[in-house]
Amino acid sequence: MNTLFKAFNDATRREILEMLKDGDMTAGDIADKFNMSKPSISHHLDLLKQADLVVAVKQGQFITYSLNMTVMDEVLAWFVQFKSSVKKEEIALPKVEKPRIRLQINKQ
Amino acid sequence: MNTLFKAFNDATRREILEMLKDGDMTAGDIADKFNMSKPSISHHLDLLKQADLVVAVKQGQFITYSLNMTVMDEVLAWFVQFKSSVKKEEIALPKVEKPRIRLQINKQ
DNA sequence: TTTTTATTTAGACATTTGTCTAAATATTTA
DNA sequence: TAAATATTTAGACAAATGTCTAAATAAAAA
Repeated sequence: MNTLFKAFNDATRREILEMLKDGDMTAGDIADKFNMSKPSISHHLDLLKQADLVVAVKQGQFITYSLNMTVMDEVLAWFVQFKSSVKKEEIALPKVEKPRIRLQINKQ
Repeated sequence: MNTLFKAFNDATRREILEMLKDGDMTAGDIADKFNMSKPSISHHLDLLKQADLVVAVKQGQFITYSLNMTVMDEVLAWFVQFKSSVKKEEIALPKVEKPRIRLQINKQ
């Protein structure tokens, strides 16, 4: 989980993931979309790869990156599990004194 | 989203969230569960508060922290939305040549 | 009122992170 | 084989982060 949350903790990396939703891209194509050096993007891709969020496939001199939805599902499961295991607090109702006089309305 | 993912990107903070699932706790009680100074825990609580993941209520000299599930739901929605907007790739079927000779089996 | 208790704020410091340029590697083209 | 192209690796550096101790704040107890 640590590596996963680390991967998500950067706007550039989240943008890369969003881009890959529309289809696979080469490292160069990804880098072209950012105002950032290629080595920097390469580093971000490496972190996404370490987190198993993307898969890299070398095709000749190009490297194509694609989403790995399996791991995305794991993160989702983490949050669902978290939610479901939250214990609902007993609502502490304000203590109200018993009325000494009971109003009683009788049907006619 | 940035502040949220930042909040999740630390094991101590995630542990604090897990602890609060079982019920509200004071800052001191939380700190006692960790092998870490109170100011450090206080800082983590501050980041969780900034991300709106927890709510702090002062009661006398104590401060009680509790989960804010609303924001947790937002993160969950982010992932659900992400998943649902992934375009399924057309599976590139390998190109197979048309057979020059068609095998034909006739029913008797 | 003084002391104790609960918590945060301030500031220092080491580690991690994100970015860059230069160089290395690997593949394709001339 | 030499040059061009795609990408990564190495190493430097500034900024962000997590941790600590000491001091400040605020409420409760003596």
